[in-house]
Amino acid sequence: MFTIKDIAQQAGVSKTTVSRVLNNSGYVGKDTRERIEAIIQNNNFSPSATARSLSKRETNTIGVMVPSADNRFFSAVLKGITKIVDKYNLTLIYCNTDESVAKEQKALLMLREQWVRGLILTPTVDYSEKAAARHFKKLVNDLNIPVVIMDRPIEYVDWDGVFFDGYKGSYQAVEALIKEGHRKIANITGDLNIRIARERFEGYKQALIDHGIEVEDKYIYKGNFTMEKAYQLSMQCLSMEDPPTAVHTSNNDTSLGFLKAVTEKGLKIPQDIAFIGFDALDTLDAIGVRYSFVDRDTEKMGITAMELLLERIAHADQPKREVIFPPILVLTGSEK
Amino acid sequence: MFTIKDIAQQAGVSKTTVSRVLNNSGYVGKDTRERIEAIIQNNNFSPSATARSLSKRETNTIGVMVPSADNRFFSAVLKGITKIVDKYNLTLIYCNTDESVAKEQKALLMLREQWVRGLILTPTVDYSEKAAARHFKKLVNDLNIPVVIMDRPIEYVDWDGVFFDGYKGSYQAVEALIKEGHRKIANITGDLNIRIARERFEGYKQALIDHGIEVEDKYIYKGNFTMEKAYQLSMQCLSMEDPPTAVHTSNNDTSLGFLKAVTEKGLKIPQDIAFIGFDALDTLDAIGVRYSFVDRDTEKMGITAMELLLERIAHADQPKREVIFPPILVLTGSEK
DNA sequence: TCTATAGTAGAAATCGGTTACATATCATTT
DNA sequence: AAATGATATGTAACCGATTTCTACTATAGA
Repeated sequence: MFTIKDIAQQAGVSKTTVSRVLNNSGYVGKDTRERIEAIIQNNNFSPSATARSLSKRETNTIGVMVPSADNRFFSAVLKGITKIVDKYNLTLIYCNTDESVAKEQKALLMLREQWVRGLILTPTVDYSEKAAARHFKKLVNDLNIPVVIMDRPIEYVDWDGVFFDGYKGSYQAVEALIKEGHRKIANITGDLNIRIARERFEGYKQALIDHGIEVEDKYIYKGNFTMEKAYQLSMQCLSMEDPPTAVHTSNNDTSLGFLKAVTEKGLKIPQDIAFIGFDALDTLDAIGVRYSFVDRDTEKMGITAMELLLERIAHADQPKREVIFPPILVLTGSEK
Repeated sequence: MFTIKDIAQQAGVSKTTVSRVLNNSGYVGKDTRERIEAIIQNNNFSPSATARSLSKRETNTIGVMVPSADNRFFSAVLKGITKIVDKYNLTLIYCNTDESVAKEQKALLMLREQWVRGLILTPTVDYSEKAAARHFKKLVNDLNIPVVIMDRPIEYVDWDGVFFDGYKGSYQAVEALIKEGHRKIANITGDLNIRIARERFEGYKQALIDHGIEVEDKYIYKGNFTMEKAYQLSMQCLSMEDPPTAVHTSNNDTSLGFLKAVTEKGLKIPQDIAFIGFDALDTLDAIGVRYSFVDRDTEKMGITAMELLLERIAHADQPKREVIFPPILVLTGSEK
């Protein structure tokens, strides 16, 4: 391995001087600098980040933990994150927890050993169970580094966070349906043990209540954010007596499940049933399928998370901050 | 920072012994081990990967460079990669080059400083330009570590690679159209300066030739893999005199562009025009849109790349290997 | 002429681990 | 009783950088 020691020898100077050239710090004579730079060039020298980190007791590495590598939401968030990482010449360590608590714990230990300077993470579940929550919080706090939570809030922690206002999203979606004259509006929910699912569900209910419409159990289909479950529930929903005239779903997968059921039933949107989904499904737009939905600026969420993180790294003592992204209701006609 | 030195002091032993406990190596007395383990527990000790790497002159880190963070293909590949990374307790450094040569170069330098043990990369372009190609190869070779190329081949290098047989994919797609009786078959290509685009285009032509059908320029639409361009070309294609009765596209975005044009023209697939695309478009399936296409096992491609990389790390001297994934023709009726 | 200071450079400690080598004890074998 | 090998532990060098001192020279200002 070619090190600054070798450079120093070849140039007839000390390691200190080479270090000064490398970091553009302190005084170095013009000719000395040039001599050293030439040697660096010729030998294709690249300083060791490992050695530097040890010496400085600090890395330039940021960790990111997502619960699902191939989910479009997190891909977009990741893209935003890489933009800022790139801008500040940081290194990004990527972990996919695959919605598994065990993998999440393993990843946290790894990130700790790696001395990451900060971490953006989306918890695998929302830890409604107390013991699990305590353990998770301890693990994260043990990292002793700035943390930004993404998308899935955790209660009673003082980490910064970037979230989405799902309550308002669903509220607005349902309100839009009501404005179109619908009163029998069904909701395919996510797992109501999870806070973001509850919030969206609350938005649905409150919109009905605020417009004087009774919240009826028969129009509430409690799912789990998966397409399969949403499909099953949607099939039931579309077959019931006194069916709804409009449906609202809770994320991209539930939207897909619903669309699948609609297709299978041979129904048309919005002629047979009105629909406002949740999350973008980009292919649909291209092929001219009307699909109204609650959108969010995912890439921006990633950018914001990184910005919060960097600011927190710079100012450890500033008060906790949460950025809550507003919903963007995209109406394309499926809500009529 | 709590280090093995502190542990050694508290336990009244040397750092060496602590290191032995940490690594489960050499002999350590039972009571000594327990004493040390207790101290580790109590103080929540976590060894520094940085220090270890420096001392061993080797990290457990793998680099991955993708040209587009939010492309579904690379998301799926990434998922496969994380599976193996996870299995072997490695650390993954993620770089998004965003199809930019400059970012790619920057990323390579960074990965070098980080001492990554191996690298999976998809080049930003295929470097048909000689000088750029030479520079890129030099940069990668300077890393002096195992490299696996993903999806976009580069000529005259001895890095391992994982590719997709796009020639056969397009060949089979066009052949399927011919079998349905089509003889006027158009092709929306990618950028023919890029090898994978050329290969697919060759597959299209050869299938026609092998079935005694003339390759006609008027049915060849040279695009650039983007949806926008494919859309424009498709609009032209659908408006021409003596239009084709079937179309084949070259990747996910060209497929989308074509579908958009079809929708805009108010045409129906396959009644008005037959179609076999390239790459999966998952939403379509859910909503019951018939979309036949050339598929590939993307996640498996990521897994294979990691496996090749690990084997290469273990056996630096083994001969160069390329794994070429076969196409999977998915026919759902749009080709009729 | 003397002193302050800017410019240039090196010696040596340090970061937190690993590792080659040395040493000591003890049980077993011959 | 001596030799051997397994077990247990320590010493000190080392990895490749950074950083704190220290020291020397040249020049400017008093």
